[in-house]
Amino acid sequence: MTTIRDIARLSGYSVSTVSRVLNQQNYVAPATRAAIQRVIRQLDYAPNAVARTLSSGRTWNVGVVLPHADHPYFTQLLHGIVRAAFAANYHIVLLPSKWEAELELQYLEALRQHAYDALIFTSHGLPLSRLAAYHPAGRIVICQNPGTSPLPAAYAERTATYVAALQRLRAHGHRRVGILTSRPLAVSATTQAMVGAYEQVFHVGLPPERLRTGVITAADGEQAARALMAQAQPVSAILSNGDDIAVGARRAYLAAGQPVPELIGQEHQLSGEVLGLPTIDHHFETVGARAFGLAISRAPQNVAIPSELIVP
Amino acid sequence: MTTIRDIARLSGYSVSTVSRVLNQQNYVAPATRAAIQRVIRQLDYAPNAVARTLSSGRTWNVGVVLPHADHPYFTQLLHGIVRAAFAANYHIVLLPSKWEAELELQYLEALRQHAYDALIFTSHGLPLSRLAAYHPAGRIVICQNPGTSPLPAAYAERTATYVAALQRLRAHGHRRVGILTSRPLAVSATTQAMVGAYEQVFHVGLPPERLRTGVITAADGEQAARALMAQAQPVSAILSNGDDIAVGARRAYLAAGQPVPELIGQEHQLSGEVLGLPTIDHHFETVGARAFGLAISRAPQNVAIPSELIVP
DNA sequence: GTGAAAGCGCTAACAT
DNA sequence: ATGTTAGCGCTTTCAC
Repeated sequence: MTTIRDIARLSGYSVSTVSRVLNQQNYVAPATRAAIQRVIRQLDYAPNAVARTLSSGRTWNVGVVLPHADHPYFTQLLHGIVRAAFAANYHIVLLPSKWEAELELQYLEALRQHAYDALIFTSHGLPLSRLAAYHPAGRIVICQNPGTSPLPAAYAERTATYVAALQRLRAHGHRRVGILTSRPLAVSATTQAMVGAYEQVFHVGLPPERLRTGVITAADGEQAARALMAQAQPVSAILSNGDDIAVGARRAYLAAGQPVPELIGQEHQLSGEVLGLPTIDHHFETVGARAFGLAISRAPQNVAIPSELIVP
Repeated sequence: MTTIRDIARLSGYSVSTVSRVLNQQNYVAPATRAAIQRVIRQLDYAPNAVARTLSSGRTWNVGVVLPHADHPYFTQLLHGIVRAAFAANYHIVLLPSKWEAELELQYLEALRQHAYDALIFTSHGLPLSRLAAYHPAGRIVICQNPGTSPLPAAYAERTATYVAALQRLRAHGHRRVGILTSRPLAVSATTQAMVGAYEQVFHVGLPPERLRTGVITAADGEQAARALMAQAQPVSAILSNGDDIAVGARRAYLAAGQPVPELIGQEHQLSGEVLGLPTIDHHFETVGARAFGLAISRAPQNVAIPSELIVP
């Protein structure tokens, strides 16, 4: 392995002059620069990136914690983050978490160890207070309403749109609405927003059996739909956490020869568009880009991006 | 910032003993270990990851070069890569390229600078020979048939399946088939495989106007379909590089009140399943996982994963 | 078991 | 304009 010292020795100049050449700095005579660059080319030398990072103290890396990548929430968010990171000359490191506390802690430790300049949690299993405890160690951005937590956050403002979606269903005469969501009420702000909106619109609590959680893929949607069909009080409409999932649910009803409930999807996916489903677009790309912006800024700021109900 | 030396000083032991404690090594008296760990906790000390990397020489990072992320080829490949990387305790760094030579070179330089242990090109604009020139500097894996290039490669073996798909169309009586693809014939091995399969099945070259390139999104598919409709010899079937794209094309025909050509999609997407479209599944997740395996192994090996024609 | 010291390869302050 | 040198924070021989 050839180092900066080799270049110095062979060119007859000092390491600092070589370093200046490497970093395009001034105060190097053109002839010197040329001579050094010749040696660099001769030895096929490349400065070690890790050593540079150690000396300079900045990694230009931002870690993005992702529970999984099977949902447009995460993929769109990630795209937004990557786009913004690219523009700012940062690199994105993917950190799969499956919502496991142990993994999340591992990533937080890595932040403490300066493996990343910042961490973005697209979602998290640990309570916000646990995350916030690591905030002094490095910048941590979350992608949901931070509530009273001091963490910087960029997130979709969903409640108003959920209310609008459910009001639409109510206006169409529906009284028994099912809700499909990916994570349990207790841990998910999104689920809480949906259920909260339900209560706001229908003035009663959502019966627990009409909330189907753990629904992530279209196949999950089918299964959830079968569970809803099997109930004594079948639903006449479904608010689903994804167009793909709504399409899965639809398939289950069709397969069972049952009338398909009125569906409202989310994420503005092609599958829903094909069927003319109303959907909710949360503009996650924008949310991601803003989250990245927060990750490399200093101000403890919050950014809420309003969601949008799209009716074909 | 507290360093290993602080811990050494405050605990009364040397840095090397502290280092041994940090790295869970033997030959440390239990009492010593306990004492040191107490100080570590007291000072809230976290060893610097970059310094460790510099000392040890391995980054545990693998860079993944992605032209964009709007196509299932890339997202599925990436998922497979991430899954395998996670299992092997590596991290994935996202490197957006847009097929730009300058960016690709920048990433290759970063490899030379030991910013990554290896680089995976999910696709590339530079000629393979340019990539191969960097191979001595670090492991480079490509995701297409390497031909005579010495680079390790994991890729989908597509030709046989394209032949099968086109034979199906031919058997259905189609003689004028359009092909939608994302990149020009000259630069894309995939496009070449599709066109080559066409020649193999129809025993004539594909008329250039029936090859529509630059088609990436469903909207592109619509536009390409309109171009095909406008031609003197309209096509009666389309082989599309994606179910979503096929769906876009279908929409254009419907909007124009034209009969929809027989469609074959790719990527096994939900949008196609909804419409009962035949599709080609290239098993890109598997390809990605295998590509990662090659990235951290030593043997210069090639892995071809056969594609699969799926008819509902 | 523990410690001293020499790296790892670079940057940057300071000197000339 | 160029050189000397002290870090950056850790790991890893090699002594003892």
